Amino acid sequence: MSPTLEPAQVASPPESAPTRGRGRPRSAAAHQAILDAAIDILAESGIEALTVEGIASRAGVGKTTIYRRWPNKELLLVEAVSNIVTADEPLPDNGSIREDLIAIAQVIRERYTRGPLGRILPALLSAQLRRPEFAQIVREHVIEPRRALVLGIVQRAVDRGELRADLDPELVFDMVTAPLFYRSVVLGRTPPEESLAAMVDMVLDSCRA
Amino acid sequence: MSPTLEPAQVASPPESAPTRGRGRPRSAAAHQAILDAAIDILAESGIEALTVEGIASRAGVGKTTIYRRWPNKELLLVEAVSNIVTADEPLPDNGSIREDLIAIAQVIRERYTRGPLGRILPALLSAQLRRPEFAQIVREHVIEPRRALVLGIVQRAVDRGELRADLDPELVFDMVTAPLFYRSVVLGRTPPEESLAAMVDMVLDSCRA
DNA sequence: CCGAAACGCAACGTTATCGTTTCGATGGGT
DNA sequence: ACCCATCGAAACGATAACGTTGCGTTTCGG
Repeated sequence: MSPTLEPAQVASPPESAPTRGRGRPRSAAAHQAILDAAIDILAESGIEALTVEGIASRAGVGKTTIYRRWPNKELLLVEAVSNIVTADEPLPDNGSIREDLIAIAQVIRERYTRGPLGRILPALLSAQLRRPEFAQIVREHVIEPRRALVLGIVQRAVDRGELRADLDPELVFDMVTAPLFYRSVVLGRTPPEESLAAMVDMVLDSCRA
Repeated sequence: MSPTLEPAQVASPPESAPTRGRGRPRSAAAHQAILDAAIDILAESGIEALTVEGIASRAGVGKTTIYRRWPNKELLLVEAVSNIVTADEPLPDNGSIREDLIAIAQVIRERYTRGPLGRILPALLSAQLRRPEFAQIVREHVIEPRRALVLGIVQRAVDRGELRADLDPELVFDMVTAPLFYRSVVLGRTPPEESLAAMVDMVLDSCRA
């Protein structure tokens, strides 16, 4: 069922023949408006309220335009989420592990409390038990980038002799990021500036060379 | 609409007149089976799959029996969740802050990974942004009991002179419980025994007198 | 033992969402 | 200038869940 006539490729970006279109090209603005509307509804009203008709209405788009691009709601959501969480941060380098970790903590705090990420994360976590594609998105776009950042600056601090060489980088990563997640997403509070330094200091106290 | 005729009290337990019934009493077994079925479905298939008909079917109960007790799905879920997360733990007392914190960490780890709590928590977090009643359940039944435990043993350790008197108990609480939540629920892994001690030790390193 | 209330079951009408289809209009390619 | 695919809008049938009602049965209390 659902013959998907001929085109309806899986994803959106032109796959093999980007210049082969002869008629009216698909509107990139509509594409982005659809993804944005999906994220907005998910963040504001939860996954129960996320309907195709609601997305179309909010994006100022016909349902046809959505179904021409994605075969179902789930794949649309996968692309919408992937689209929002891809924001690569540069590796901070202040010459001190303490300053670097605080900088990263500020970035993470910002991402959880400013944009929609903090509000949609619980829904993604709840879905990832049953949907491997969502688990991969969370891993690939949320966890891994931060892990790379923290592990990078920890390694640099070890090389400088600032930190013990035998400490567990994974443990440092979890101890720095978990309380941020907990306070921002679980408790729904924005951790104040000073608390970031306090958390970092507590972790560092047992890591110094 | 939905006049709620006369009874249909808000909650389930007999409120004012427990002995006023004249006909057949409501089945306590059915009541519990309904709550259990709701939790099971929520943990296994997510909040999207949580339907009244599904709950009735799984509980071996007619829909009528459900609607006679709760006016709608949300209030049923509120009671089901409150029902599952009420398990008071005794305050551990091993004479050492380290042993006590590890004991608490083991209890928390158990609750997240053994029962359904870890699987339904993301759904509750997602809902608590829009439903104050769920926010209160999470606060009252999940966060507060653990906070009381940790704050209690920290205070005792301070009194013993084992820990610095000027440390922030809230920070200790967050630093101990957040990584457990993160690894169990977010990453979906069961933290191994040794990692609990490592996490506790990292926190304690900056707290000792 | 009699009656009242709760029980499981099945069917009901209502509403909402899905995914599809049709329609006339639009606008970028060639 | 002419295509022609895409556009937004609207309606479609199908499916599913909601919440209600009636029915015959079961189970207690008085």
